[in-house]
Amino acid sequence: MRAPYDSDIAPVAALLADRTRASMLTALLDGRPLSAGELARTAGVSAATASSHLAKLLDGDLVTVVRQGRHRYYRLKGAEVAAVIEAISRISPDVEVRSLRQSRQARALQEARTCYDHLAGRAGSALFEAMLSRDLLEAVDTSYDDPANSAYEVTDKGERQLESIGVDVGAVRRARRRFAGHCLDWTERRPHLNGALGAALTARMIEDGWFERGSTRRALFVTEKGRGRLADVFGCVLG
Amino acid sequence: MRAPYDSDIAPVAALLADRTRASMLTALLDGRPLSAGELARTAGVSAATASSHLAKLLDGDLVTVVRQGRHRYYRLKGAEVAAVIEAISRISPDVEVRSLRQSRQARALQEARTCYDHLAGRAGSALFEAMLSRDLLEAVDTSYDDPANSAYEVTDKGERQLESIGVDVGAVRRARRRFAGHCLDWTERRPHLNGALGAALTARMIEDGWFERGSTRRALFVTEKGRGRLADVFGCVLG
DNA sequence: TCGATCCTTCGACGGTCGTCGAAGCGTGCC
DNA sequence: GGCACGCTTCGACGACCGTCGAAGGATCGA
Repeated sequence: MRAPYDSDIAPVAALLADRTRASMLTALLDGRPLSAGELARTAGVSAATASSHLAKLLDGDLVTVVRQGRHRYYRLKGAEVAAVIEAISRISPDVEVRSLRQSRQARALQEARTCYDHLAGRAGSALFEAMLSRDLLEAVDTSYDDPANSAYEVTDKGERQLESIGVDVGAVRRARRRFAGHCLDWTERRPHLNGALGAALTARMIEDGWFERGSTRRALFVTEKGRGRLADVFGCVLG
Repeated sequence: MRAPYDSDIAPVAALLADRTRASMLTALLDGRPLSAGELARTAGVSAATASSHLAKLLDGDLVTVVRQGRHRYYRLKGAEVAAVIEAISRISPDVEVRSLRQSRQARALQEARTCYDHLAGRAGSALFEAMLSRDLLEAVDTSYDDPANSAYEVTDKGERQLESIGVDVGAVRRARRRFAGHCLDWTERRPHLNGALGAALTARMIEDGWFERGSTRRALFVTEKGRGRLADVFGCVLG
């Protein structure tokens, strides 16, 4: 075991000590890989500046990168990095809120949001766990550490349940896309469902009024109907 | 509840981003209040420099200070601050070790060390907990949040046990000094026994060969005998 | 009252770092 | 092949920050 005596925390802290880098890192907290350009826009700096910062974060082992065509997608390096950000958040003053709306939206983003085209946030994690524990879904590939390779199948019971709310599982299966896997959300520290199934289920729930879209891109609000249906159909009770 | 989205971690991180300040903070991790001068020597800077850093740490709410005569004693502000330091330590590279000896000593300091004149470190916490759970010691004042006001009494059973290993509890009681309280160690996140009783017990254990003093001031090593006696007498088993 | 000790404030120096525009490199699209 | 796009590198500017010595304030002991 290693004690704090053994390590020099200053270099890592220095990486977090800049507003631009800090906002990039917090943007990565929900596990979604973001491109250098997206991170630059999020932080409000030029591409050149962003690139310099990302090089430092890479060098300091706080993020990883994968190249995909012209894009470079960055992610937090691991749960320990997320833990640091969260620990510091706990003793940091609230950010300047320009409007009450902004803080309400931040809170809403925690509750439910989209991750690309599927449900994330607390609701996403809760639903995913409920589906697993009720045997509506089962893991096929158990390489849990690499979300990119995760794979799930719908059980017979799950298929009946999904069809009952209007999800055409057969059609989802025929989609030219990964059927079902999971994303890991660093803030929730819990996974949520993605892939064609995650997208179809999410689309259906929004269509049926379980969730409503907020004013910012990824925000979702659980409706009263949604709260009830989630509990009834999936045994998923939101805090 | 507050999400990381809401706070700006950069200012706090900036406070940790300097080697001098970082070493001051880690020096405070074991809960012992240290004076500005001691912190300056620990960090290897002038008094002027240390003063400037401590002002910043105070302003950033990472430490608190109490004046005592000409001295100013600093402490970490709370467990959340300690948690941040430890979280960053976990992803920080080991400090340059000039010798193997140095790293062995750091490890040893974790296991057992003195805090002023009484036992601290893992052994100190474990012994304290064992004494409480075996009803050798009981809390008198339960204001757990303020260690300075904590107070304990020895039970009859405890007194017999202590006398059996050669601690003169009567003499300890007559000492012009607080009888027994606890210190909070941020690294252990657990308290250990201090006061006249803590000092007398520690002195007796060292005298009787349960512990041996290391080469640096506060280092203690548990001997084989000590390991056995701690288990036999106090039911205290060290990991 | 005087000197010693502990600590802070002040001022100045030097180094580090964040920022951007311009230019260069690689990739994908038509 | 040529253009558009995403990203990185380079160079330069400016600001911030850690450092110390010297001087000043506060406290204690004699």
